[in-house]
Amino acid sequence: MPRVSQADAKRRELLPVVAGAFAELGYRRVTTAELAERCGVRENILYRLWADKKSMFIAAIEYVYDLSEKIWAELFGPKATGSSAERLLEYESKHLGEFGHSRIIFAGLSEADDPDIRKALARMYARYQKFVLEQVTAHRDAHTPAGKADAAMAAWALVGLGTVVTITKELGLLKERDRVHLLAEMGRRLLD
Amino acid sequence: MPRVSQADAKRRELLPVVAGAFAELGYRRVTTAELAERCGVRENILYRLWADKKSMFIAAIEYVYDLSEKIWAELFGPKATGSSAERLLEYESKHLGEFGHSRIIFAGLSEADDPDIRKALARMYARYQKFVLEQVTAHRDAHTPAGKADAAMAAWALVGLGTVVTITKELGLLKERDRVHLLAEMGRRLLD
DNA sequence: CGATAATGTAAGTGAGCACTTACGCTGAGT
DNA sequence: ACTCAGCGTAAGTGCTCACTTACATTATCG
Repeated sequence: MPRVSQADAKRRELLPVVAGAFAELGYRRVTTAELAERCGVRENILYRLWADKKSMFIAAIEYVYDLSEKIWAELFGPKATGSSAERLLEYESKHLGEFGHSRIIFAGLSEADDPDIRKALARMYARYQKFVLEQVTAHRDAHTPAGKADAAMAAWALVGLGTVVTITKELGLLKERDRVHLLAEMGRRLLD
Repeated sequence: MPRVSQADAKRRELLPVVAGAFAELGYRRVTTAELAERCGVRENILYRLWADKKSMFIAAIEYVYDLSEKIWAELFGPKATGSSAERLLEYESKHLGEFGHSRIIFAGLSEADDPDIRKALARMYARYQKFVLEQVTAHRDAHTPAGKADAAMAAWALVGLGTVVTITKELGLLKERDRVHLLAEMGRRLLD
């Protein structure tokens, strides 16, 4: 048996670059040639790692979400000041959009009639809301308990708040200061 | 002088069809051939009405926003029950996304590094927030007055709420019932 | 009528792009 | 040292798409 495959390692190595390209440019604007160049390999190498461009995009979606979740997980580790939800708000107000999380959603949404992309996108968005929901309920148990349904609604509204803040950033509609303020003030109102 | 140009009339006639295509499919997925077919004309006719595909898209953005605004204007006409903001919430909870308003934003956002498209998009989004803001302040003057800055923040948060509801609809993440509930409940919380 | 510009039809054109093929090199197992 | 799969390079291939060109027809004015 000659040589063992390094495909998995290579995939892990290139995925951040691929995800970066999609988050930056969107699906259609990213060409496979562009991907190959950014990765420093030829196109057919990408095609040995993934079946087609769509698979690369879906892998990127998952990668981006895993990454944000990992970062969040650190935030809610052992050392805690204030409730988790409060820290999430504070963190997001500072770093929103940095990892292309929302950007890749918009890219996907305009391809939303492709069933595979839809599925990947929906899974990611639902996971996002679920994560926020956990923080909301944790926060409320500690402070002001409320209905379960209401917590879920609040979580969705918070996701929406994050989304609009990202859009205003993307389009240059609000200053950094105002964005932070918006997320903090309205976030608190929704949280309680 | 032979024959007077009908170009303006033709533009007005075709714009709804063009906008519909973009709202449905996004920018990249719409081909000029597709546009021509939907409009029942040849491609070069479209090119006599607009300089290029980008101009068609920008015209569509403006058209879609004008349309929603017109519909809203009717809502806030002479006959009034409850505050305008309350009616806006109720209306949006039922008809959200129907006119492709949000869909076209997502399409544009993934093309957001084209400066012309950015500008058109930013103008539209800012107008949207301004409109919501007017409703919020009108509502608050009548009920519970609050700071100006806070009203602006609340307006942005409401825009975000609308956006997340559209996304959940687009991705099939919430049932109709829940979406209406989300918009109504959280909308009210942000409004006051 | 006859000149002229608007309107329409039909057939390109050339560039970009997703994806493929052909082939040479490398290095672990026997 | 020979084999054979993994890995890499280079050059296509065929298709789609934004945009154009050439030319026929029509309507309005003097």
